[in-house]
Amino acid sequence: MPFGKGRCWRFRRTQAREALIKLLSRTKGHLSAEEIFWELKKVLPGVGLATVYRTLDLLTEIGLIKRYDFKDGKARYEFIHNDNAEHYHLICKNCGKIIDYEVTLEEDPLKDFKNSIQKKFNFKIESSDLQFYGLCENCQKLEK
Amino acid sequence: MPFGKGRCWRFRRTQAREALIKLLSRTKGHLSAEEIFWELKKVLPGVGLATVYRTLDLLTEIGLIKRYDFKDGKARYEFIHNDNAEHYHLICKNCGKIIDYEVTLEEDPLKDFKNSIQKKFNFKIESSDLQFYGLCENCQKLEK
DNA sequence: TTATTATTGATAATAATTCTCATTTTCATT
DNA sequence: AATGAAAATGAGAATTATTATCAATAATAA
Ligand SMILES: [Mn+2]
Ligand SMILES: [Mn+2]
Ligand SMILES: [Zn+2]
Ligand SMILES: [Zn+2]
Repeated sequence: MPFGKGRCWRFRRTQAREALIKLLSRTKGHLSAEEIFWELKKVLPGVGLATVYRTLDLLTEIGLIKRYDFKDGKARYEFIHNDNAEHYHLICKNCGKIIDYEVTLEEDPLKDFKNSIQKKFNFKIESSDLQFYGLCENCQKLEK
Repeated sequence: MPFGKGRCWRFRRTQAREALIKLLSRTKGHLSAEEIFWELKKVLPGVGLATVYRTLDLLTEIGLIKRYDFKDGKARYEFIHNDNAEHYHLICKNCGKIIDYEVTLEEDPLKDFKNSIQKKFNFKIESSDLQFYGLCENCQKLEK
């Protein structure tokens, strides 16, 4: 599924790349490079951390995955399952829980805002990055 | 202005803190910790980098300044001049130019979106973080 | 199969940030 | 103004995520 059969990429189809794509495409959640490294080792024991970083860069560049910064000091990665959607995050400052919120491009709540910006500043938006920080349902209760 | 006269803080009024607040409150732009360090040295030659980091953390916590991540590997800081506004950024991927876009809370384009999230996920938003990446006016021309 | 060359793993290097600790400042109290 | 307790500081070491280096290996086209 990730890359089918036969030649279809401008890059070599290596074990590390295939295993990493498979891993991330099946992962729910937002893993760091090192977490991915240890998971990958289970199926490809000889893999090196540098290769993980390199592959993550590559997959990010070609748009198969996305890199996020949730302000915990390390980058986190997520497979892009739906190319036609925007993907936002709610991050609980208390317990670290991350809630995904995905919407189709058509019903993107930021659509109008983005359009107005493109006009107002003559700025061509290529990607946007939105996180909400706060308290999840559970942690709100514990606050009392 | 930063802190008036007399006791008004739960922290000590030190030279470093006063100088750093003054510096940031007069700075247009988004300086990194090290840039702030060198600027600060001009007026307080003995200051240490660790103190700059510590003070930036403190001022961020108490809400006098805000820390941003523009994906260039270092945190950047900005004085909060208007407490009643949202402050967004457009970042040019080509030349690095950063455009500020500030709106009052009332006319915040994300207001409805935020409200819907608070309801839908029962998530209490404390802060939000939105950046747009793309091409500024100039760099769009150069692309051709 | 072979030649070419991209990719890899190990490890050293980098760089932003944090930590440690002895010394200095601040500030409430004399 | 002098004192003392605690907070804050500066210097530099330590930490940690990420990059760079380079000889060895694996993927591809011929
Ligand atoms: Mn997600
Ligand atoms: Mn700004
Ligand atoms: Zn929570
Ligand atoms: Zn530009």
